Amino acid sequence: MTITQLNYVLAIAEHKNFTKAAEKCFVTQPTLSTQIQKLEDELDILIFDRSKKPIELTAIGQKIVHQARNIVNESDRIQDIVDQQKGFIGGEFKLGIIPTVMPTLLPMFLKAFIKKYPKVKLKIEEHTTEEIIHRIHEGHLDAGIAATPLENENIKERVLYYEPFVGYIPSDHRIANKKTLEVTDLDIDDMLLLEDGHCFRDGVINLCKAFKNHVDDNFQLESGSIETLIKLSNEGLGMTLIPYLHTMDLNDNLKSNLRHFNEPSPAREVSIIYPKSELKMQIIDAMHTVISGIIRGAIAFSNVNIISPLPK
Amino acid sequence: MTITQLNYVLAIAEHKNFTKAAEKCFVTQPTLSTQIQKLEDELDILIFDRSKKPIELTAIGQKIVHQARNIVNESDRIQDIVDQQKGFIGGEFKLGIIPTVMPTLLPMFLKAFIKKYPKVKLKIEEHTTEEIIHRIHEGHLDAGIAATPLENENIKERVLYYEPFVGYIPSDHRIANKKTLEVTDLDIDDMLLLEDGHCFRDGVINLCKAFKNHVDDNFQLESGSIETLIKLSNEGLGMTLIPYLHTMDLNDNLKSNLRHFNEPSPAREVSIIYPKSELKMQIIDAMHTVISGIIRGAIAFSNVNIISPLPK
DNA sequence: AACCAGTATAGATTTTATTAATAGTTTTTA
DNA sequence: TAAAAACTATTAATAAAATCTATACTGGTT
Repeated sequence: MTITQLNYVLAIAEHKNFTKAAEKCFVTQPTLSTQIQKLEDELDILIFDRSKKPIELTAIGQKIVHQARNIVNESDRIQDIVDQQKGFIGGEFKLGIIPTVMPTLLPMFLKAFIKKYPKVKLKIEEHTTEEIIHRIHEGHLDAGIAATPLENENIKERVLYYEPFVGYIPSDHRIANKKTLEVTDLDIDDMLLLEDGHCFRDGVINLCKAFKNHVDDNFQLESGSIETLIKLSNEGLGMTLIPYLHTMDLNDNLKSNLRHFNEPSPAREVSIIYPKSELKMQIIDAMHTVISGIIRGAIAFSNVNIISPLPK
Repeated sequence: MTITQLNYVLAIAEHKNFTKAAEKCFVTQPTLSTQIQKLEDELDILIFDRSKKPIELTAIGQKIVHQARNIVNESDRIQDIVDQQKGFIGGEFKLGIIPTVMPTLLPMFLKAFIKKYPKVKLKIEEHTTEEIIHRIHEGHLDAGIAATPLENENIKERVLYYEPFVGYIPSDHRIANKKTLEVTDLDIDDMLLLEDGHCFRDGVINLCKAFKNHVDDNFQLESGSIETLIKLSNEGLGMTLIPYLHTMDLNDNLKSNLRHFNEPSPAREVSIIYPKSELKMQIIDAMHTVISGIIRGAIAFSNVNIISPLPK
């Protein structure tokens, strides 16, 4: 049994296809066929059920894949230990970011980060919080940026910043004449929300629930991006809430519809999250430093009320 | 980096000598030299400081050895997973046993066990409960036999038997004329105990505390083995308590000094303990069956009062 | 029946691991 | 302090393995 063979097993388990897995591993398909056969012979079991199309894992194959992932992850950590010792900050780093953070945070820190750490090959993917956690677990992501706290025992969190919610209230709305908002001004029933799966949606629902015992689940409308929310709001479909960093990109017309909350403003906690194994910890440290340094100039609220991003 | 190379690293780290490590690995010394050099080149670090005699680990070498041990342990588990799936009962099995159980239990079950499961290579080590838990955690032991309940969230327990405490009271002792004992007859201040670290000591202390609010910590004497306790007791230094199985080995002279408790007799719970991962579960099952079958013939008490083995 | 999307197999080639023999060091012994 | 002993490193040959190209096979589709 070799680490290489285990990597092949993982690639095939992921792609359910020898040919595609071979490409990902930068070898030919016969190499995978023979190496998997060797491993199966050595253990005297079948890992894959080739009679199914696409290929499936056998019962024991699933257990072996799980253990193989452990072994491969632990092996990767050797290089990490060496990098840490040398103070080297580089190598591939796969980061997942939630959709409501991506468009505002990424342009702010990306340039500074790759300039400061040119040897890090950043691969950034947009995913929901749930997907990020899952991919961190599977070893497909090294870290993620998401709203916290997550209360997940296998994930560590390091707070990057607190981002207040800002109300967007079109001029014909019932509370358009208020200069500042109270949480109690909110009514979930005339509020536009992101579609299911976005934690920002769950955060807003939690906020409304905090002072209203019952909240119906029949919201007026749901959208996939905050830009759309604003447009829909302008069409008179209700008010909405926007994370603070998004408000900075609005043109002056739209900005006049913004209403800040009185302190303590409701806010979300945005953190870099990573597996307990603390793999690539130097890069995570570096990213934390760069991002929180940049944000410190952009967000200056001292007194916030953190809203949980978890549903229910 | 290969698993083989990591095994070589571990062997050299253990023996501090390439030549001896090579023998243990069943290869020649140049094989180790070249493979270690390859690994060191690949990582671009030195694992061993060859200028010292005997050879020493570098600072980073120590970290790498630690991680290598993880990887090798995790790799070995692949075979365990396969064995488990096949219901195969065999392979190496490392069992820790506490000192107060070792001399009585081991002779009773060892012969029967190796006869029934000849393919299991048993390696038995004597350790305190604390050491057993630690070694199970580190992967150095597959299971242990200790007094329970341990209330350790990472350890599972399976009760083997309940072993009553029996009083050993020399003829000149103040309660020597009693035919049977009550718990209230005990006085921690004239009782001989095992030295610190033995859970049997903590069990007895708990028993005495159960009906006496305060117990001083200045006991008269402490010893490392139950045989010594009996001899000291005969010298007039106090009474003592002995686990039931130990009483069966005493000669008739000494047996006359034994006093059983009235039911429910205080007793310790002896269990096989193992990690939550449930590795080598087939062997643990087998051992549980053999031991509890054998003990059923030796201990026939129905009504016992279980004493916790935990200190304080 | 021909085709397609896969995986398996064969034989050649390259790479890697291992060995025996021996050189080079450092420490121990006489 | 010279000789011996105890180690590790190096070299060159050999054995073992991983990988490649080319192609055969297999089970579904058209």
